[in-house]
Amino acid sequence: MTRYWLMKSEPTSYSIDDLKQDGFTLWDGVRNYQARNYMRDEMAVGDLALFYHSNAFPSGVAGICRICKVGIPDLTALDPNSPYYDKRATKAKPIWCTVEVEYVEKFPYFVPLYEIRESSEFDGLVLLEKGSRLSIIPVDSTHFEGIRDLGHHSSPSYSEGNW
DNA sequence: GCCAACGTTGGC
DNA sequence: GCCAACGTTGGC
Repeated sequence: MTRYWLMKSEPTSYSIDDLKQDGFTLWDGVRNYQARNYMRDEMAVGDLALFYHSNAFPSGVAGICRICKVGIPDLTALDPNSPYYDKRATKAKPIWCTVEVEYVEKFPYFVPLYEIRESSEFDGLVLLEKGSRLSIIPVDSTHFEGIRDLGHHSSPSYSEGNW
């Protein structure tokens, strides 16, 4: 069964346009146990994820990617020169793991966070919970499809291709 | 840049 | 195991 996720990235470091250009990317650098556990224990190949731009102007969902490989050790934890270096990590026990995702689509219409907030359709979405900082978030299929619909249809302040 | 909310660390 | 201090996230 396909599951649905939301994955946050700061577009200044890696955006949906970067993923579109690369085709696929390793989602490494996650250093939160709950997010790691989702990736390690619950993500499966074929799962779909909303690609979320955080710390953006505005923040919101930019498109969709698909999980194409799971159970990958995050080797950036072993690299002293990496910002994601973790001195406790070893080759035998890298501690952190990651997944590979592939580009599916960039939405014709960017879906800003404030727009998601406005609709009662998205009540219960973990992203909207106060203080929710988790970078990997499970999303139910209804919410996933609702956001995808918004991304495919006109929204008040964003025109096609102009964001 | 501000600040609220959270997660992690480390002394005890 | 408690909890204060600290660092980070992320919206604004």
